Amino acid sequence: MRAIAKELNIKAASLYWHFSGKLDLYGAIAEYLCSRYEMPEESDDPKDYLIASYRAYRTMLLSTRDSVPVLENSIPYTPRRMEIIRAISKALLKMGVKEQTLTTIANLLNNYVLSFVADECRFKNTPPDKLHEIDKMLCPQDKLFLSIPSDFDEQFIYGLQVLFAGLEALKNRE
Amino acid sequence: MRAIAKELNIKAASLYWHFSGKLDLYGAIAEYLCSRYEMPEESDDPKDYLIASYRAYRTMLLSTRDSVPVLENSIPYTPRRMEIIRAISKALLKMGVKEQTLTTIANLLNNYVLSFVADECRFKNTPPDKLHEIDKMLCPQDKLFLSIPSDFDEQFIYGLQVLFAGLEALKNRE
DNA sequence: ACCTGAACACCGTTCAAGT
DNA sequence: ACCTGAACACCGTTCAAGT
Repeated sequence: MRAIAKELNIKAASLYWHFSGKLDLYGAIAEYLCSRYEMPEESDDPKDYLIASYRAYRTMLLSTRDSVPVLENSIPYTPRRMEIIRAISKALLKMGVKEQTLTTIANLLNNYVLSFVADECRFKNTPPDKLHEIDKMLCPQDKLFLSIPSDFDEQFIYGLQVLFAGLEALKNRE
Repeated sequence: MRAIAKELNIKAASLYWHFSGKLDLYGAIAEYLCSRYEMPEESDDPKDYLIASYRAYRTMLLSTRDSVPVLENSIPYTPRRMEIIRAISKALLKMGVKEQTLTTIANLLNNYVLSFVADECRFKNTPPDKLHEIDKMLCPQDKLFLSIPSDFDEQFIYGLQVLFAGLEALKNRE
């Protein structure tokens, strides 16, 4: 609060006239971030639409420091965020996701992106000498299990493909 | 730190003789929690083994308050946690997961469980009157998109099934 | 309507000093 | 070897008082 206030050339106490508290401010920041992120154009294939959406979501998250905790700790019932939730939900239903599992699946996908970006940022913010130190510590066998992704874009898309392949497989199973 | 010290009838400053800092303490707690969680017995079917593992993981997480942030913010290079990572990784390889995507997939699954339990705890800790207030605020259409899971166990398993169906589908695709 | 200074109750952490 | 008191530099938040 003090840091944000400083940036605005006011005092932290003044922020409490505009926002009820830190989480309320988070909510406003999250809404702003979501208003800047471009939804892809409607597509006949809901899967293509969703994959494009989640790619844009990740790009938005990567564009702003600490966006993940802000999104994670804010309440999503703001206009722009609800718009996104509706668009995603409709596409999921169109893909064959059942109503009873809609929230679970939407949360799963949302959490995938947030967790992926959180891990990505954590890695990118780890100093190289620290990484080297860890590398020295691990035995050869374990290095395979804890290797660092070389291409985050590629790995992100691969994870998405796994998730959508799962949704399609369960749809066809009945 | 002060709260933990109080529980031990010492002062917070004393903890710094035993641990280098808060995250170091988190690491020790995480290792302890993981040592209490029983790995399922080896199975011929790696998928059964993995599903049993992640169910036990969730049970462990639910058994202790704030376990999710402790696991999320600690470094996993401790003996018991490495044991678990090795067992999970081996089962994933046996399932047909490729070496290049192993870390991505293992992280995806780990993040799924952590995020699911985090959401579950958030909901369970939301007072009923607050939930009712939100319910009143939403329009009927949106309620479908933001419904609360009635059975967390069932939804957790469903999410796992989606993930494993995706892994199997991508394996068969080549 | 909007901002401030001063305070409150909290953090994690350090360190000289104790035993 | 293990613990402590006192301090440091931080938090988010409140509120009477200013303009």
